[in-house]
Amino acid sequence: MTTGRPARARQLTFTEQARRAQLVEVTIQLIAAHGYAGCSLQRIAEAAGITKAAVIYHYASKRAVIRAAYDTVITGLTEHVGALIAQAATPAGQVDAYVRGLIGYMGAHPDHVRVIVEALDDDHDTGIADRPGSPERWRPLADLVEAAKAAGAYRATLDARTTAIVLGGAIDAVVAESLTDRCYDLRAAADVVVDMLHRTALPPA
Amino acid sequence: MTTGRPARARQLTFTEQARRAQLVEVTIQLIAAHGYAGCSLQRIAEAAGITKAAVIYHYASKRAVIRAAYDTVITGLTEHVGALIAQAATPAGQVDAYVRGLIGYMGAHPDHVRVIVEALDDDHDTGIADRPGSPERWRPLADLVEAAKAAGAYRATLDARTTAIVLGGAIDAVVAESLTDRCYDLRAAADVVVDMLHRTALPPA
DNA sequence: ATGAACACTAACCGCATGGTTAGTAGATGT
DNA sequence: ACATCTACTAACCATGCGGTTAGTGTTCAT
Repeated sequence: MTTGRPARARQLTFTEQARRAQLVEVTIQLIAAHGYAGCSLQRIAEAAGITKAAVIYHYASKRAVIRAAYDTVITGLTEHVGALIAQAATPAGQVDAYVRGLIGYMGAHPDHVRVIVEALDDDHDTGIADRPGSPERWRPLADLVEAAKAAGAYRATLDARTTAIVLGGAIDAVVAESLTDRCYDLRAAADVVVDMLHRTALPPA
Repeated sequence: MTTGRPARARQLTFTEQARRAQLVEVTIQLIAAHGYAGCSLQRIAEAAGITKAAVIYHYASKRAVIRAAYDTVITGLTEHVGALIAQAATPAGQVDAYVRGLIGYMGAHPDHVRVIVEALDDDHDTGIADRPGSPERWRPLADLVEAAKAAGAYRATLDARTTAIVLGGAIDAVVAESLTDRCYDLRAAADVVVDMLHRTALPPA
């Protein structure tokens, strides 16, 4: 609960930037390997080749380090998915892009997966708190689904919220599977999920 | 590492049975409320109104307590789902029963949900290990899907494994949602999931 | 040459953890 | 009556935790 170095603004040294980036990196690796629970200050420090005190010199607390790692991951994810959605021409295409974007990103950055999924319920002592996680993480997708419905691309009887929740769960599940079985074909799985979406959402023809 | 009381067989005292049942009960509550991480020996003890040493008198280790709690939950779940599946007439009906059974049980026993889902990745230090969890939890459902395919109830192009994984993820997601929003209509969600299954799995007509 | 800022280390603090040990009150069997 | 077993408690132990403190070597502007 003390300094933590540049409490406000103050542009960072080159060294500081490098260290922070390194700490974020090793923290992501650590969480990927041992989960949030197994990610102690000690371990972060020795993974970076410095002491605990040095870590706390750069970040005010362990929570701050983890927070930084989490933010890095989330930023990467949202940018990737956002870009894909922006490219989509139709509302229904945006939903597809969301699904493929999420699965694609997770497949490409397996280390980031655990950081995200474990943040959804572990929190409490890691203190992420502001996360878009738990309560309404289905919101963005549900909005996309709603838009596609409004555009007449989906049948009117479709429940946007539950569809979004189910889709989200399906995405998590295939990604998790690819984590335990590196041979699992994520691209094919994404096709299956999108196909399922089309079969259930599109109007009878 | 030491005794832990009746290491082998030895029928249990009435008192012992009652205590063990109580310990399992409070442990489930504790995990539901604070997760595996927040479930210390101390907390278990004081929730049961005894000392740490008394807990260890009944169970060899904290791991053993958690293990017992986990086993209790899993047993309840499998029995419930198993009974429903046994009642189903057709292979496709068994798949529906599995889906509705899981969602129904989780909805009826919200305290048990966290015990199960958090066991899937938290493990490591709780030492559940033998759990049917991570690697192939989709197996049973995939077998059911495969059987329905073989019976001609599902289209031949359906990928049983990915279908099972996606279905499992969808189930987890709607159950998780009902945990954060107690007003969420789980029965309706189960209908949506089953409907989605039918639309994607059944042959064109 | 001097003083300040930077980037760190070694040692320490208090606390919570899982688990052990010695002892004990009460029931039960002989 | 005495011994045994049951079901516990109070006190303790080592370990690992997040975090603090005092000090140190290096760099750099003046």
